[in-house]
Amino acid sequence: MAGRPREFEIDKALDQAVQVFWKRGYEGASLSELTRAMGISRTSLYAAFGDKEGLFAQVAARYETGRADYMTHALEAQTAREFARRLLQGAVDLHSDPDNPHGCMVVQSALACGPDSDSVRHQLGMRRRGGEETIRQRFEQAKTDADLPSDCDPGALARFIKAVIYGLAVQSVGGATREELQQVADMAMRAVPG
Amino acid sequence: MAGRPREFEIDKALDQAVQVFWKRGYEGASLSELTRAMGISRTSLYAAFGDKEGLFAQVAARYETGRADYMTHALEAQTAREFARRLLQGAVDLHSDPDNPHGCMVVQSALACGPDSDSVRHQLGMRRRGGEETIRQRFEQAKTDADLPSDCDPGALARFIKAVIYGLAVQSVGGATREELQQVADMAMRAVPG
DNA sequence: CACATTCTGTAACGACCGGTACATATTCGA
DNA sequence: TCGAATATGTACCGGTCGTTACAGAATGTG
Repeated sequence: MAGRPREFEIDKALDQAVQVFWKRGYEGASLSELTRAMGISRTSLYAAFGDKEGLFAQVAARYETGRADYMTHALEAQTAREFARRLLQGAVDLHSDPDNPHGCMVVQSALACGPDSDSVRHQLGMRRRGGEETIRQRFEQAKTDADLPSDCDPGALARFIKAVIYGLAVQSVGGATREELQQVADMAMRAVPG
Repeated sequence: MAGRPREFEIDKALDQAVQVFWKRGYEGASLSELTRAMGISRTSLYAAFGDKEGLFAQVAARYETGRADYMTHALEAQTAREFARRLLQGAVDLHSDPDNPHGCMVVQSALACGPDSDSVRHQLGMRRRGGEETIRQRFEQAKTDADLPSDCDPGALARFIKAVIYGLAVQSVGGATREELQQVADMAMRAVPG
């Protein structure tokens, strides 16, 4: 049983929603701004995505597998050091692309604001931990391959990389230039063994 | 000409307001939660502090010179490396103190949310640049003192330290333990010459 | 005492928030 | 062709936001 066909494309609408959540964070993105950017009515949004939280879940998934996916390319690196370099460079490139809003959508949404968005923060916390674990495992493997020294703590190194990436996001929001972000990434690489 | 005396202490009220803005960020902190925490009525708040933005300006000043002042102690260090270590350690301690909310009040408020808080973001941007400049000048001096190698870029090093501090704040909000934050700070020190 | 001045509490303002009834339009299967 | 099913547009819900009129209470000065 099929009814009236949808008059917009889900993925195009999600892409527009990504831009809004990226700029505003979860709570800062209002339904009015979202519907305006997506080109659909409130009712269509709720019919297609459930509610604001459901929409954000799909937006977050698209964000991570789309513009903000620097993990895939990094995992193809041969060495741990090159892996780390690609992660940091990916963050620098992400925040330097003039087509993207400043900052990181996940960071913006996880930090702000009220107690309504506890579930969203929790949801993003899961994604964050997953990302850190992927990085840690890559460094763990490098250790068994003797690609990293035996006294190196893969978990600490992974968290350090992530911390720098978060720092890049914050500085990007503050208006840092590409050169400044690049300097931070280069400095961070001095702490990576190899 | 003096009228009816104020029935609360400005500084005590500001301290309570710091806690709320720290937890919620600028936009996430509602007047209702602020007045409840400060123990005063809406009218008294507006009479004493102007409006929400004026209150936040005074709160931000008190935040930087109060709990979040790790700069003063750091500047007393003898070497550039010890200076950097104290900055990072100050951030770790700040985010590990169980009396403080998680994260950094400035970061929380600068990232969120809507277009209403552009002026607050701008105000915080000024403070942030000021802090980075103080760090850079200390490293610059260390360079002339031959305390840092001549090929070291003080601005890049300052921005790197700040980036890591921002990263610590983000990870603190995400629920990182003191040990995890300490590991990040220790890793970052490997990138500091000396 | 009266008066200006300042602070306090009550109660409300318009604007926006996320979310939703409701009727209408458009498709498919029977 | 007729209903079941899905999408759409209008118009609205209760709630919260930051902000403010307004009147009363407490001070100093004359």
